[in-house]
Amino acid sequence: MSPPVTRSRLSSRPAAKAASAKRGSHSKSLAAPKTRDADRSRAAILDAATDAFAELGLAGARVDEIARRAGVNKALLYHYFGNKEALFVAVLEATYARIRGAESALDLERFEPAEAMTKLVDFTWGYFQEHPEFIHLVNSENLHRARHLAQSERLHEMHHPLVERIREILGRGVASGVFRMGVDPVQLYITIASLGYFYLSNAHTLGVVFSRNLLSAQSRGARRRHIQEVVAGYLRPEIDHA
Amino acid sequence: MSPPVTRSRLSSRPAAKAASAKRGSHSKSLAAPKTRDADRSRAAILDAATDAFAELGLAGARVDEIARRAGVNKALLYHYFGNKEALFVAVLEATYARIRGAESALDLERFEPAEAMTKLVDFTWGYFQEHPEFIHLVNSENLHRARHLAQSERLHEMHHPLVERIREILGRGVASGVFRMGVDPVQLYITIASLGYFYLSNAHTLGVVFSRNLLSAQSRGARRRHIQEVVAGYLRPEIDHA
Amino acid sequence: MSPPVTRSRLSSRPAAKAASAKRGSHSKSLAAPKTRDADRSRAAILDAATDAFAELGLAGARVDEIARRAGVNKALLYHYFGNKEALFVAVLEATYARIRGAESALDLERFEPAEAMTKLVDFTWGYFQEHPEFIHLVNSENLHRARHLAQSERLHEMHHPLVERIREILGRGVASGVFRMGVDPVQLYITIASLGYFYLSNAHTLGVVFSRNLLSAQSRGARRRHIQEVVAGYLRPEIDHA
Amino acid sequence: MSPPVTRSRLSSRPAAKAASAKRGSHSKSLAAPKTRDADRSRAAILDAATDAFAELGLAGARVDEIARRAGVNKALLYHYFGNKEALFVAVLEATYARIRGAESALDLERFEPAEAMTKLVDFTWGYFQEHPEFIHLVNSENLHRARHLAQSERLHEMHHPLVERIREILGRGVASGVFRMGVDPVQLYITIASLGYFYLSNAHTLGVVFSRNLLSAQSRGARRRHIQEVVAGYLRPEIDHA
DNA sequence: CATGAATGAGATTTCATTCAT
DNA sequence: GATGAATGAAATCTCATTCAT
Repeated sequence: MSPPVTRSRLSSRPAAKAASAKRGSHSKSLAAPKTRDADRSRAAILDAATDAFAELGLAGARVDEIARRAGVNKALLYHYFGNKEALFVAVLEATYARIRGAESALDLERFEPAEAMTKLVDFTWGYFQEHPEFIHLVNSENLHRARHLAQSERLHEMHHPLVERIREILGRGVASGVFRMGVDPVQLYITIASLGYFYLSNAHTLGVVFSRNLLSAQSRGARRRHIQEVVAGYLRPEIDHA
Repeated sequence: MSPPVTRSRLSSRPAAKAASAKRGSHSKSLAAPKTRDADRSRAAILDAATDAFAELGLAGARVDEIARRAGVNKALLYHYFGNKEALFVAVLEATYARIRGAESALDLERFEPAEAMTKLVDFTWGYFQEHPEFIHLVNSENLHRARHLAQSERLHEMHHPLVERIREILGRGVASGVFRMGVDPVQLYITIASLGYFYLSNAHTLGVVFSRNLLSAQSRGARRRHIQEVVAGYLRPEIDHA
Repeated sequence: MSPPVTRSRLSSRPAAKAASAKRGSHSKSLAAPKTRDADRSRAAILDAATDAFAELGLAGARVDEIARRAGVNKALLYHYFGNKEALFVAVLEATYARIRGAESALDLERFEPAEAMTKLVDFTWGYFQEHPEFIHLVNSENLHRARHLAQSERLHEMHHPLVERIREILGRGVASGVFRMGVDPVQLYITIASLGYFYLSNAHTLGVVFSRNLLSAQSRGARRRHIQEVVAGYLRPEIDHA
Repeated sequence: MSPPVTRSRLSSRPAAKAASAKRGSHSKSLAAPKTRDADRSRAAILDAATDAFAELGLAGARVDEIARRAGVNKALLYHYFGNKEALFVAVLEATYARIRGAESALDLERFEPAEAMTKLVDFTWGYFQEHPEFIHLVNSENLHRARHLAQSERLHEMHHPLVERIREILGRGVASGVFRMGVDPVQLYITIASLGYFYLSNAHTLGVVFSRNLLSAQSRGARRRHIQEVVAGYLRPEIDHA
């Protein structure tokens, strides 16, 4: 397993440009050649911006560099997105949409409560590992007190199903006696996220502080097991002293 | 209880001016406007820089503004610290020194294992709440992959005692049968930190995402209890199936 | 004849604006105020920089002033040249290219050895007089130990023909008995340059030291004759004592 | 023979500080301890300034660095010399005084004309080699059009004897038939200076331009011989066509 | 749709000089 | 005579953004 963080390429999203073979003198579809180019440019910009903002934050990223990486002119970037902050908002929305989409695909309802929970924990940890850009972008946005996220209206609806899904699993687990009672699903989700997110997000400082390489394959494996144990340990019902 | 994060004043560190009682009794004017006291100026700059970097990050903070807030000339800032990045390093060092100093003062050795652990969890949660600048600065530094922290040599030694203290508590707890065996102290500390740090650090985005005010006094109280439960739940020994 | 050194305008290079006839015949407005012509802007910057560096040296010249004189924004200057030093390198290269270009145009091969030498000496003296910016720039660069010139790769090839031309003249002169034998062409060129360059370069201090105006038309005429005599006197073959 | 130009130490003037053996707890002479310290500080500043201005020019040298090298406080430098330009003037005066002093010590009157001339040429070449700071400072001053030198009143009188000495040698040489007639002593002195000064002053650019190391011991020896030949060749009387 | 040219405002940093003791 | 602290002004350089085509 290779380390998930690489300098030159932070994200593992589907590359926007790879698909277009330098577009020959004629576009493939005669129906909508203009639109396809426009979409492609937009996507390329968004992609480059995601990388740049993740790497350097909102203040640190350079519009010049984003345009260069996207292979388009700066003016076009402004044409499509208005300004740097609006571009950042677009990047955030797309980023959240991706994680929630992947989560939905888990179909947790099909599994027993304990297994469903294990799967959720693994997915979350795995996603954070494979998507360092998610962590970096969310950190950046927190530095700005979620000022940009607050502008998005699609977000609430995006997250409602997640909470409901967890609530449902917890309910089934309590009913079958494998989970303790009274667990708040939001609280639990935050905890699940915490245990992986903080570790990865702060791996660099923690690594220096504790003189350990926290990103080696071995360290990450140990962390995965630890997280599963913490969640499972917490969810165990209290011992019955009858 | 008021929310701990305010825009104009992020930190609650001891004010720099107070610290300077070193000038002997023969200090001429009691209300000297132009300072001419190197220590005081240095401290004022460090203080202002801590606020600014915490609020806006390394890239976002402005040297001009830091000097203004410190009440000194920009040139003096450069005279003392060399450049913006070196100032950031100085801020980080001082910030870590403060939290580790406060931690040492807990004297956890005096308490029973369970109580010591509760105290450590409470301290950590409490410190993060009262010191949003710590969280923001560490986040910023992680954005830079701990590049600046790596330059500091005093850090390792600063953190060694922390790990040893936790290891000792765990050992006593296992011996007296109240803790499970085989817990890695570093892993556990990261978990304790995670549960509070992530919640506070990401309170803004999480608040938008889950449409909840996570920083209300009530929410924070609930989180405190949840964290204690998670840690305690995890540390509980396995049920004896005899 | 007016003194060749004037404060406001050191160079007599072909003005940048004149050079831009490249924009096709369909150039809309004849007196476009905002240029939008990259070549013209580049040339204007180079031109202004040549003046400024010649007048004040690398350290003394001001980027602000160069941009102002070129009629462009500072940012554009940085866009084209990167930084002040790189601009200085570009100025040096262009400056050497001009003198070597003018020299080539002499076609010394067409003349008898003695006449060719007289022409070369006159050209050199004349060029130094008419191009005080050459002297000033080269002096500046020597102050920097040719650090910038060493970065240029085009220089060697630029100077090879010069040496070969002198060697050829010397050869012919020895063959026809008008020049002494064993003269090193590089050594001779340095001497020819010395006699004029030093006089003009140091005219100000020498003028003060010897209480003479060395830049009057009369003084300059006298120096020209002196230089011709020195070179001719040196090249005379040894007296044959047969 | 060691190379005359070294980066760390440009001048070979008597070091100001070497003489003072760290000045023990008691100054040597009880009579004027204060004065001696003052002189020492002044000399140290002048010395450091000479190095700095020679290395970097007036604009390039830093007052901070001069004070540091002199081992004194910046304020003291200002106390003694007023400002940077005045310090530069003081450096120039001292520099010219040194070369004229050394020249006077030659006692050229004692020698036959041809030998006296050879000695003068050798001295000039030798002095320039051993005192690169002289060349650099004079170049800097020429960049400023002798603005500072013009402020010094002691200069004219300093140089009058030099011209008279050369005139006297020339006169004797013409009388004894070894020199040509009608040579202007000022013109000749400038030529003698040119041939060495330009070579050394421009050694860096010429070295790059001609791809030769002009500062090797061998190159410098060749130049010395060439200069003697040029001067001697020029001074030879015209061939008698009787 | 797309671009290269150009810019204004403001960022960090430098440096000669003065102040207070 | 000497110093460390402090500064104002100005330098180089950056960067988000707009213009003209």
